[in-house]
Amino acid sequence: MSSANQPRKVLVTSALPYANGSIHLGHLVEYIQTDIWVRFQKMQGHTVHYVCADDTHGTPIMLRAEKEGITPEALIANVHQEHSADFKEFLVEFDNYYSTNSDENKVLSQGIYKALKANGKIATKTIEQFFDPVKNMFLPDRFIKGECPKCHAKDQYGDSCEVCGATYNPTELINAYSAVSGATPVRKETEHYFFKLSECEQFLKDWTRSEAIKGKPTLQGEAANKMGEWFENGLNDWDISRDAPYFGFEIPDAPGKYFYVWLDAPIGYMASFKNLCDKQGLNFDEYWAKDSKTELYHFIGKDILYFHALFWPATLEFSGHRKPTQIFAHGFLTVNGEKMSKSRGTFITARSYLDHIRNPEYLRYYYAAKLNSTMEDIDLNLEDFVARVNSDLVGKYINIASRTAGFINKRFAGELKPSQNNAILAEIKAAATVVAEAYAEREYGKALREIMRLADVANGFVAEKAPWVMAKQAGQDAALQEVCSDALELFRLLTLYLKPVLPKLAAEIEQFLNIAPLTWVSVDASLAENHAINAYEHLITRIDPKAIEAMTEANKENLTATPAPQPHSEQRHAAHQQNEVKQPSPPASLPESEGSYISIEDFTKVDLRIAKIVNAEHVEGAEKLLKLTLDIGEEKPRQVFAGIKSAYDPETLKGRLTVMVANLAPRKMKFGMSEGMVLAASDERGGPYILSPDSGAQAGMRVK
RNA sequence: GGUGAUGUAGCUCAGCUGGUUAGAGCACAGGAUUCAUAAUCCUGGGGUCGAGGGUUCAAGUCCCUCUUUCACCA
Repeated sequence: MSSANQPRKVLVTSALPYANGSIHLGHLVEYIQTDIWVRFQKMQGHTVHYVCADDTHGTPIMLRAEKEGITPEALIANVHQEHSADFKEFLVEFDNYYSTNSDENKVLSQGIYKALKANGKIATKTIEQFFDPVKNMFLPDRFIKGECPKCHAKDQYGDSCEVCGATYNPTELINAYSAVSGATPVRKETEHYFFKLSECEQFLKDWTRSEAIKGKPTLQGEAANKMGEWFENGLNDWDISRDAPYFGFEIPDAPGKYFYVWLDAPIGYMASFKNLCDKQGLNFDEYWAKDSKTELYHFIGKDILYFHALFWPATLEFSGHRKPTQIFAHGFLTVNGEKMSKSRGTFITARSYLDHIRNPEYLRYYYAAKLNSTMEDIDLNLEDFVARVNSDLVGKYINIASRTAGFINKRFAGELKPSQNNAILAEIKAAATVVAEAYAEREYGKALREIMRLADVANGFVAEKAPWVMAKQAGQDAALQEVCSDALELFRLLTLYLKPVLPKLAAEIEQFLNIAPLTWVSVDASLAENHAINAYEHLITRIDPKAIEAMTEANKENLTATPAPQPHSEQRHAAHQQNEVKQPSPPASLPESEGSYISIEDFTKVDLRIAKIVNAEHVEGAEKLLKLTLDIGEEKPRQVFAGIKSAYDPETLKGRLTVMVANLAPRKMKFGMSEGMVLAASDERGGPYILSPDSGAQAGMRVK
């Protein structure tokens, strides 16, 4: 992987962010990861096109626009502007940033659909779905709420219960209602279009285990394992249509039927590139035809692997297109070791970061230092972030120029006189291969560790030569000039290595060193004798930890003013799932209308008792449950399974008093009968926390 | 519940196909230095590598069980 290789033609994508929210630090992991890779490949001299777009279709966009009283087109135009500005400031340099709501995408989506149909891969099936008779629309699962059929928790979504974790069909909900209008949904038959994924199974089995390039698997090992999981149950056909009203593209020859957003979203990669081709006179087919010799890489979050490693290659294969060369999935971002959270102030938007920290390259550097080629989550530890940036970038790297440039400028009018033979220089030059390989393999952490090790070597070199001593001795001018020139040459190389990560700083340093933009072949060049540099101006400053504090403080939201984010919605990446958007109604808020109150009679129906935990033990084979034996003053203690294993060690529970629902209908569970329920508090901030009565309470006392 | 990952010094992370007394950066302690917007250099303390079994001459590295954290479930 060196500059000597044949120039390649490469098309790279990042997942499409949904046009229904701001870019946040979680999104940026992916865009920064991709951008670094693209910049590196471009520095290698390859032809690289990096395209992306806003993902604009689907029910959530339609409903949000309606709520804001604007057209969906106006909504997505606003968001497009905001997203573009954010990416630009974070130095994410797309060659084209487009929209899935484009003519190109419409033509391509319909064309691909027709090709699939001609290939016999499209079928229709009549399915039954919930329908909102007031809004006159079919409801996606996430827009239906009701009582959980398993645990009877109220106001649960149509696909799963967040109280007991059960998954089910929306048709199983009790007293279902539409989250859009509040009306009672009716079941209604409708004809849907399906992509016959079941027929693609063998193709996908082969493809997911294939090698794109010799020795390089199409999917990461973990990803391929994950895919294997789906094959075990057999693939079902994929429902690709939605009924009007829907914001999207109409299906050809099927009035009132629209493509499901996930069909046209990945085609948006093609559409964005098509748009670029038209602007720059590139050959679209060279990149997308079945026999294309070019390379295609998709960077995605691990959550949307399913769409990119199954639906997408099948769609491409059976519509007569090339498949992706490789798919690179990355993990999620946690902040200070936990999921991003609005209440902790760690749900940080791109804009908020810029307002407080200002320098986007600090984040790029930190992410790069953490990134590797696996799907592991990466953690943004804010304290570590400050320490790392300050120490690595300011203390080690920039310091090399800062401590030597002064001598050159003041004593030698900026003119350099490098040595002929410097062992340190040779070592740092030789590292180019290792660093390049690490970048190419997306092992950025490895690359930066190596670069920082070299920065240490460079600082050691300066310390050993002690130019400040030479400066005070007569007759040492030549030696002084040589040492400082060499140090700046080391600095030039380090800058080159860091350029994919820190492009703006590198440009400023090119200006300072008075050299042409660095590319990978510049490794073999060097600062020539008598070359004059410009005056050194301090290029970067340390992060003030107070700025971090101010940022998290500013991001802490008043939880009563805004709905708390759903546990899983925060990190959802880039493209999205239909059910991602959970904003329509604030969950877990206090009842506001009279109708939501219950009477005292209702409450007294619940028999709450003080219970003594006489025994607690793990349940073999259960991940979440503990088996509790509870004394509530009855002859025989109750056996209750409680989902609190994650928070409690059974030993510490023995002997404690807590509160249980004594008259809950006994329920047969996989592990035995559960004769009641223990109360515990939890939400996205943590839990579960079981309740404890004040001292004096005795087992069996009624709670009322 | 199923599946895929994950758990190494206070913090953030390296440790390739098993092989010398387990590494780095930050933080901490001591020393040096003063060119550099308190940066740099040298030295040092600190880990039963999540727990328990097993395979092996040899395991952080392979196998099993349990446990932690994360993700996905069309």
